[in-house]
Amino acid sequence: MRPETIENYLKTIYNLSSNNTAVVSNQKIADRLSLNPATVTEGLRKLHELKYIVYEKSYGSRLTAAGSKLALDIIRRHRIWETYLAKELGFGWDEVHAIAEELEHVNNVKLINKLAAILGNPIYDPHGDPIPDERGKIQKSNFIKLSEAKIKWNYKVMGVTDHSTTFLKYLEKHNLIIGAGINIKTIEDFDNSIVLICQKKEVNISPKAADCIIVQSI
Amino acid sequence: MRPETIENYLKTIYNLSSNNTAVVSNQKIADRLSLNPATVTEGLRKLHELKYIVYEKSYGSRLTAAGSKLALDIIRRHRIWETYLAKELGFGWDEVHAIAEELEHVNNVKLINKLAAILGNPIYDPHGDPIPDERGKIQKSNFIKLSEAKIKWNYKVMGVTDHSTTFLKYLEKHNLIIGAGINIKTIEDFDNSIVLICQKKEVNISPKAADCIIVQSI
DNA sequence: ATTATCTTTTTGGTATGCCAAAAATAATAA
DNA sequence: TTATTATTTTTGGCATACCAAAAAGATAAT
Repeated sequence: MRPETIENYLKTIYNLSSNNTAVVSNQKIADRLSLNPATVTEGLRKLHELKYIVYEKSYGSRLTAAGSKLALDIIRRHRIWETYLAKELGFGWDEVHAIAEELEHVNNVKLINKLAAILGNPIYDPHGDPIPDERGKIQKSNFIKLSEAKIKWNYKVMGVTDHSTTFLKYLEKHNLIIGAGINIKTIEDFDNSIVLICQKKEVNISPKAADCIIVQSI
Repeated sequence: MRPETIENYLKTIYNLSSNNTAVVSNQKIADRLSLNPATVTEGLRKLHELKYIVYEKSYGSRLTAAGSKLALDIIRRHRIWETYLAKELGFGWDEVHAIAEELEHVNNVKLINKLAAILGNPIYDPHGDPIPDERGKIQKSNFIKLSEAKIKWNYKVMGVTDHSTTFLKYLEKHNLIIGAGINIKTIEDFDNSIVLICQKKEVNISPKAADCIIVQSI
């Protein structure tokens, strides 16, 4: 298998298994990678042979230690590049993902560590996602989804779980940028939509959007 | 054809045809890309169909206008990255080529132009090779090979035509870095080796090495 | 001019990564 | 439980990028 193919599978499996605990279904992988299910079955069989995943037929896949290590490495590269593009090269929050998607496959430890050093070895990327260190360690955090936030409490926007351009543009429009402080005003009984105060403006967030926004209690 | 494959062929043809004037033989392409001659024949046929080259059987290839444009674009990306790696990220002159070889395939105009802008839109890279601008224009120069230099004259080291690590390390050892001023002391009648003064030290350069060093009269 | 050599092309074959459609296997609902 | 639906797997096929060995074509040497 080509390194790029391996990397795309492992990264996807890691991201879909949330913290590498759950087993991932073939269909979700196929959807995420825009591949035919038949292709995914084949790919997973090969990754199993390469001992990057444990793949049980008609059940699902999970990463082995080796697969996890590789997945965390590619995620590190991706998030370092995103951060570098945004902070050092002036790219917008909504632009960096697509470019990082290509740059992440350039595998040069010295390069990534150099970029990380310039950035001050950050632990979170511009989307609020944690950046694994060189050994694959991830900073554990007490982040929750905005949809789980409590009324009257104060939070800080820490990240998103949907990286689509439309969503990121939507957030920017409402000033919900990373680091922004927010206060939960009300939660509608009717549809669970959230009314919050952000930079002195009242913003109404749908439950669907709130489910994609990561916040931290402050 | 995969974009990367196309790019590697066109870049190689451009580099081997020196200023895009000469016709390039299949064997030279095969050697440069470490490919079987059979593979090259096949590749060139496809590039001809795609109208990137004019390929005449058992004769050779040359780039079309479209091929030239693409070749210059990939060369621009390569040289901008080399310069950025060396000047902004602190990589050594001998390290940048290999990394740029991978980064060059990330095709994002905004990214390359941003890097170029940070570098002050340079016209030459750390190897002394000219960097095409966004439209593919290359700065023409009055550079000559060190092997063609005249006795007693003063020159400035502008680049190299051999990018191997061994050669670059050899140059660094003799302080023959880009921009260094040199004075030709003598040229040995016996073997044409050149004795020059560089940073107050006398250095002896073999004809083979002198043939790979580009200088400009000052 | 004829051999010898080198280069290019053709031929037949491999591995990878993909898909569509059919078959097998779960999962869910009635 | 049985039928329906959804998921997964198998099968057969295609395109790309490669190679080794044989055949054809060009170049050089005697």
